[in-house]
Amino acid sequence: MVGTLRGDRVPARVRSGEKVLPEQARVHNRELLLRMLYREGPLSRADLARRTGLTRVSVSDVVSDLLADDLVVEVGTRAGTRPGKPAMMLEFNEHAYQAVAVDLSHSTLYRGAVFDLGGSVVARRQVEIEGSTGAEALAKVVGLVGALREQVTARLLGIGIGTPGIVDLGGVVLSAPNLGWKDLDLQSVLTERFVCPVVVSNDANATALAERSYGESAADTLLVRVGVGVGAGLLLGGTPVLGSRFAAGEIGHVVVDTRSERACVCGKLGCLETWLSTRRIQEDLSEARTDAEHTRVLAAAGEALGAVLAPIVAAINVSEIVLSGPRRVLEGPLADAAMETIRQRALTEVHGDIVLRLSELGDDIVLRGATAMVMSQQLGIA
Amino acid sequence: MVGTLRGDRVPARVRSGEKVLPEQARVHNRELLLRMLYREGPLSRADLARRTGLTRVSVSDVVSDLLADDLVVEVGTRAGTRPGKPAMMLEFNEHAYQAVAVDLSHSTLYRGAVFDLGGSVVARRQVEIEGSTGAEALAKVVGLVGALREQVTARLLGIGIGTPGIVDLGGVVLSAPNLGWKDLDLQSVLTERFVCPVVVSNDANATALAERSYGESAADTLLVRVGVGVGAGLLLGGTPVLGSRFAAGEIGHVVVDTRSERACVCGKLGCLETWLSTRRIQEDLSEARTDAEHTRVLAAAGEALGAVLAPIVAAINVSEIVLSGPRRVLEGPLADAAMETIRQRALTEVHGDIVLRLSELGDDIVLRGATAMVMSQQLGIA
DNA sequence: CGCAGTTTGTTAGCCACCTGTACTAACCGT
DNA sequence: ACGGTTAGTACAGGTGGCTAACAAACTGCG
Repeated sequence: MVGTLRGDRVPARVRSGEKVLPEQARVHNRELLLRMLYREGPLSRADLARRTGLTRVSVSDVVSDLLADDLVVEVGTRAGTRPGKPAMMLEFNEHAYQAVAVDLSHSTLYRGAVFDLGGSVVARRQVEIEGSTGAEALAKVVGLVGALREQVTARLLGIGIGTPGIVDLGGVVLSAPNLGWKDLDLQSVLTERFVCPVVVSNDANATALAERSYGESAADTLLVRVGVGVGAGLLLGGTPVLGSRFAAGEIGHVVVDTRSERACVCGKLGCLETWLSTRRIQEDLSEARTDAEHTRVLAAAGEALGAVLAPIVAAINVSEIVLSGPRRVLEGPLADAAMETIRQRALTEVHGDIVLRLSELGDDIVLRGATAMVMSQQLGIA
Repeated sequence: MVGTLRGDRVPARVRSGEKVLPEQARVHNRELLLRMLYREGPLSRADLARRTGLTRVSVSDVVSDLLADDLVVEVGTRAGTRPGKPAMMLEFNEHAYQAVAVDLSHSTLYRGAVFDLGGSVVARRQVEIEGSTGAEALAKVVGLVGALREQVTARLLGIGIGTPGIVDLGGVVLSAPNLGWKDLDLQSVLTERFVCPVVVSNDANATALAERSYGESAADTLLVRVGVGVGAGLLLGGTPVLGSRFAAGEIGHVVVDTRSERACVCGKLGCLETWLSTRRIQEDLSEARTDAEHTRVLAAAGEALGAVLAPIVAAINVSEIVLSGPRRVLEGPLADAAMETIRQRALTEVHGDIVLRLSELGDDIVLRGATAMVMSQQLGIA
């Protein structure tokens, strides 16, 4: 059972450089109302009209569509007592649709889950990678999605995949060395196999979107994901920045210190990843004898990160930096050193208060991001 | 005579988070057609219909509006011979409107000009700064705009100001140390005085827009402006990035080398500007005795620039970097060293071919950018 | 020359979408 | 009971784009 959302009658969103029809105004307004209900809790039609500037008539019309699609439910009249006809409150319906989310960013297993639209987990599945790459890896991913597909207990909104590597707008994985993929049209493969909307995106971008949707993150946010490698996801005005070659956020192999002798897998010396990948940090920590040495290792990693982030923060003037990854490693000396380095290297008076914090979303962050991607694409809820 | 563009009947463009009316579809389509005519030369109504996907009927309707506004003119039937009724060619009318542009980024004078919409200079005026700041500087700017206003020989599309410092979306100069301005609502001052649309923007952003409009620059471009200080203008998808505190592009005071002892006016050591401002470069060059030393000074400046740009290039994956400033200084060793440093410090295989080039637009680049800003805001031509 | 084929641009009728006005429904306080 | 207030819904009207159909003006061919 695939969710149809009033059939395929809903027109696509506007892409820049293309014509706009009045129909697309409707799509926009529909998304506007739905987003408002999603984020700002129960509201009446009249509330929506006041907030959007649309007339109550128009709101009623759009809402009747949303009710027909089960995306919104009436939850009784407003509590409390005040003059006038009691308002019928509307609520975003978290249960009518579900999304399948998959996270390919781990080193030993592919994780997946079915989420409802409120972000609750309906089911989980995972599969061991066991060193498989290329077609074998693809088969495992398809198998995982299939297994999750069977656990869906409502209409299926879509499938979201967060993968390491470089992914274009059409869901083609241009390059993912860890998975052994190159120019793999993952979106088409899954769309054809499961006949439903599929969104494929870089894991860091998915993570950034998760922070925006489920966390407290600002519209302009830089998210740094520390794991096997280091990747960043950048949101400007709430929208992911992909870059001209879809490689935005690939900061792991920026050289921090040309005088460094730390060798990187990419062949250069002194890349950010030589300080900041979990593996290298573990190695460095295992050599640390004292607490002071321990702290120094983490601070050095933080300094390296700060050195890379400072010019970025200055150039795009983001107000918030979020770190995602193993909390034990990132928390404390590493985050502190990163922030301190950014302060020392960028002009904070000009760029305003910069907040650097750790993500609170835990291990499911990429899965949540993948869900957010599906919701963003299908419902305009970002 | 202020151009009215069908009176004030034209609705504002869509801001995110707001309702959309069918009227705005019209605005969008109107801008789409105008942009196409502006950039891709003479086209017939049927050509426009084919390219946009709109029907010939709709195109005719919109075009009749554009003709009424004098923004488009019919320039006779298509040359050459082919079957069917000869097409009436339409051309963007460069002469019906003019824009006033002002450049406040120089150290000794304020420059201004009147441009027609084809980018030709109708008149020039300038005023010596003579050390004036604050209210005095503002008076000079108002005087300059007034003098230019009198030179306008067609309908006035608007006034564009490119200024150093930090400018918010509403044209308030939040901070411009060189001019002695703080929280100055320059847009309101000029709108009230001259009763026409006014756009105020950072000079580097204006420059980036000029490169995009008049130069050959890509939709994702990082423009670096070297002058009294160093500032950058960033375009993503053709749209300027302002940042959460409107301070995007303020990279002059990013610390390049913490071990440096080069003192900066900002109080820190080793800022990019200590290598790359024109003043510091001149000082360093005057101490250089041999050609080799000369080259080394320029290369050091280029390396400093490259070190700052590398993380930025990696993070947002821009394909093009444009340098604007004194050609004698930037060309050759400096640009070469910058590019080489970026290559060494960022993973070019992943980020694709990065082009670094010098701007070809000369001294008028900020003025042209200011004109482009006005055209972008009033006509949707970016 | 005449006629078919092609392309352009316009006219006429239709549907989608939002608006303004006016209405009913349902509550409050006096 | 009655005015005042708020919520939601009919109904007519305007705008914007679409399809269908047509007139105008050209080429090419018999």
